[in-house]
Amino acid sequence: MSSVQLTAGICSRLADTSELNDDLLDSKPTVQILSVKKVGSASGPNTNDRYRAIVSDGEHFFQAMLATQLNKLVDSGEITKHSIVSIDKFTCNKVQEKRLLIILDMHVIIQEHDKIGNPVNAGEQATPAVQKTPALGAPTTASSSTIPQTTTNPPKRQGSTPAARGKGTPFPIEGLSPYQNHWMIKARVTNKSDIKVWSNQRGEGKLFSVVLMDDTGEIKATGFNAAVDTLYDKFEEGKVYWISKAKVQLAKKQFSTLSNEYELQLDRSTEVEECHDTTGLPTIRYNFVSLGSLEEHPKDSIIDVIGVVTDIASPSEFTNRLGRQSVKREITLVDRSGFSVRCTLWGKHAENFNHPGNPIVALKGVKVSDFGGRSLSTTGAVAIDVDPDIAESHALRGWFDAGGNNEQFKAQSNSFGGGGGSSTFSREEIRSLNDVKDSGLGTSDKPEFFSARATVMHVKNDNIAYPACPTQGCNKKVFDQHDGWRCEKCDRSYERPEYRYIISLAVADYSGQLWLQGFNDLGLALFNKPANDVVEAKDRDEAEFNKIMESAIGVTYNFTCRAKQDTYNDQTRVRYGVQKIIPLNYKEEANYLMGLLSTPWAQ
DNA sequence: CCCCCCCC
Repeated sequence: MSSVQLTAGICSRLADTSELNDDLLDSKPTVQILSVKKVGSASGPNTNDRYRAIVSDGEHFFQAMLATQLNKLVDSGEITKHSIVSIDKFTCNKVQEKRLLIILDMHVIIQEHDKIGNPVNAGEQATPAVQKTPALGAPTTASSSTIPQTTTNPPKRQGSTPAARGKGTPFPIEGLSPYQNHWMIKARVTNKSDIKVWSNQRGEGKLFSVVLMDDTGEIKATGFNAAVDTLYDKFEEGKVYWISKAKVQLAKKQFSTLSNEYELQLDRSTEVEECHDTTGLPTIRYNFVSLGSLEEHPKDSIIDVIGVVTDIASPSEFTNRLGRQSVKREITLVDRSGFSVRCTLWGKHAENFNHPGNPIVALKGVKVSDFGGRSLSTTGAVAIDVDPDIAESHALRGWFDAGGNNEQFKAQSNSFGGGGGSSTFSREEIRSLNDVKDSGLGTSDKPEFFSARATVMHVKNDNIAYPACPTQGCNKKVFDQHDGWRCEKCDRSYERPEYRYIISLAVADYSGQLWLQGFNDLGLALFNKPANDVVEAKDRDEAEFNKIMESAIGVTYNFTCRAKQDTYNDQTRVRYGVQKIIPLNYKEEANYLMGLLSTPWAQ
């Protein structure tokens, strides 16, 4: 059928209990997948699945776990039963003198193939199985009827401190489970929380947590009270440590977004020692998602993104509904998909994000929000890396500096918030204005969105701006009280207001005309100056004001609009709001038309 | 044992 050659004897070699050597680890064996199966877990729907596989060299088979970043190969159907694969990177987890293969990277050589040979279990061949039943009902990562579920053989003791024993092979994080008591991991801290103090009816205390990562996986470690005193200062974000003697327990999923069924509890006896030899430890392992594909990721899912920062807002303080003070800061990211997205940073990440220019930022573990279409929000366990030294980062830098910075980005997050899913401009879905009216768009309960290309015909000039609260983000109308302008929301007065646009404009395309409503962003796009300037001109010089108004007329834009029915004075009508106004980029438009000419129906 | 990640 084909000339593929499985790596002879590899399963026996893996099952052998002698030390792993570099030759073996670098060998990139070719094997056949005999089966691949999701390992169930006890916790709810937010569970992070993991796959167990049986691999074969044609003569023997062997148990393997796939690192979670390989899940997509299985989910997409790329890897299936009997696929022939190359294992590009792996490690082994020694369990009671038997090994469990942990596949860190692999690729498909032949997706569909007949079963090769009649392999027998390499593990059984190598040593007699020592079966030990796990506690009833206890979920385990690597548990199955065929993998012996055992306690780990303790690493050979060469000394009493982790550093002295550090020369041995570290235990892989992926293999940690409550059944393993004697292990020592070598891990990088990718996130360290602030110290949190709590007080509730059951008592009070303090805690902190770190996220630990090696090249097999990541795990959260939490320390309470006394452990905060002994360990908090010891951990530093980005550094690598030998860690042992922490308790492995079931992860409390409500406090964690990591893909690990377990977490560590740090206590008095936990040993932590910084490790300066960081060989083999990746900085952070990412699974980047394109900003253009955010719509495909449901609200509240956790993803990794990388992008160029095009805007960094000032940090702002706010009080949440529980009365707790917090700091947030919004940054805007763009990537080569041509999309932009807004990301909210919280707490110390918000305070510390001071990077001038257009840095590249890699975010591991951000939460997808549906605010304003799609936006992002950091979680407690996020890892933020500015200008990381990784391939994706350099590629983005090159693209951005070579002209990407001049692109017009499609916004995943519109400026007005509350939008539905389709608030991004789509050239393919431009509707004619008459069609929008005739089709009754927006006459249902919920708002409907559409894209349009239209020319400004008229801007109502009688009430173009209102005096607003100058506090960033307030925007509330303020009232002249002679000794100042009062904001009810902020409960204070200001010397002068900040005018903000409130716009009503008529636009037309080939089919007809439509009245659109919009606010400050729309006015800024139309007049290229803040509302204060326009109000000032109107008071000072009517002719200049008229000139400003006229300057907006006759210009064509791409729009994203929101059609929504409302009732005012007993009259129900559909109002059309401008979600986004995009100046035409003629090069882009021409390229699009050129593309159309090469489609089959244009031929 | 013990934490609740927020806003527009």
